[in-house]
Amino acid sequence: MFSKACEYGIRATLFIAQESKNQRRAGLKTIAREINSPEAFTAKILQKLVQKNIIKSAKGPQGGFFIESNNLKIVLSDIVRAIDGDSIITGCALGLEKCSEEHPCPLHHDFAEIRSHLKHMLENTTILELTSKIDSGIGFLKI
Amino acid sequence: MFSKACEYGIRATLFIAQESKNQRRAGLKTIAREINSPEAFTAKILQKLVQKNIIKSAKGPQGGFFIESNNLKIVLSDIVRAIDGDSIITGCALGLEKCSEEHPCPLHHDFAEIRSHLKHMLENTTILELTSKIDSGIGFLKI
DNA sequence: TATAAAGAGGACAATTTTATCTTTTTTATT
DNA sequence: AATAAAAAAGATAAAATTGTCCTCTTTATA
Repeated sequence: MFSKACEYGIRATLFIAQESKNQRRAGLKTIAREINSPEAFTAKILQKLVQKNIIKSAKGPQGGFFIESNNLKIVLSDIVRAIDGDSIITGCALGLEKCSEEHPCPLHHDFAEIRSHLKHMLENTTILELTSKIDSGIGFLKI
Repeated sequence: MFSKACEYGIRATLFIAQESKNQRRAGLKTIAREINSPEAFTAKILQKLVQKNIIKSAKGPQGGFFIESNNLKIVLSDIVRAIDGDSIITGCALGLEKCSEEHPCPLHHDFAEIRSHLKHMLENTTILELTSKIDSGIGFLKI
């Protein structure tokens, strides 16, 4: 479904959001440990999320990654789009380049439904919601 | 969503099914041309589908790939499972190894819905249905 | 102001996926 | 029986993804 990079990216963002809610910055080491991801690879992904303005970073001692409170309303699709692009939402299930309403693959209509369901979910699920699931113990970020 | 191999596999199977409905065998060259896929790679995929008893093959002159009429009721999930395994249906959206009802990732419940929708579709869409879309000109296999 | 702690960036390496090429096996047809 | 057409099988290659390592830059703090 999502690439590994995207999976790590979402998990990392959720962890960072959680810390940010408590006015803490999250360092790379901690993040990788807490979401159980490869450290150096995670660094690359976080770099990209910073470039795309999903998260912020601070260098130097006491630095780390964080999310400004007015950005906690970002939704899953923001992260997915930043890392995987939007092929998951717009791409043809059978890989046709020009699949459309006018020139559909045989799966087009069946898939349109599922994709629109997925799209709706990704665009309406905020990371804030998700972190509160973690807070209340009904959602985990590792293992 | 699906791997390239799976996309080609579904498209190839649909083309073969179409030909089989007309009592024709489909050769590799024709298949690759008609679904616009790389020939040698497609051969590997067809090989796997033969091994998994999704399609049949015949060697020698007049040989090719075909589907026996009692097998035209196979569904999309048969093909997907044969090529991609069932990670798309059972795997965790965030890549957690032990994501479950008891130990869910924060996306688990939102995704369960989408996955069950997808599963239902894949398990209830026969290739016969899909080929009839192609026959009636409301579904294409290339470009 | 020196130091050390952090992220940024670039180069490289491993793995997986996608793709090709060559040889072998099977089999219909002559 | 010989031939040629076709798939099967194995080896190899290219590309993409995943992952690591090393150096550079920034910055808080002693």
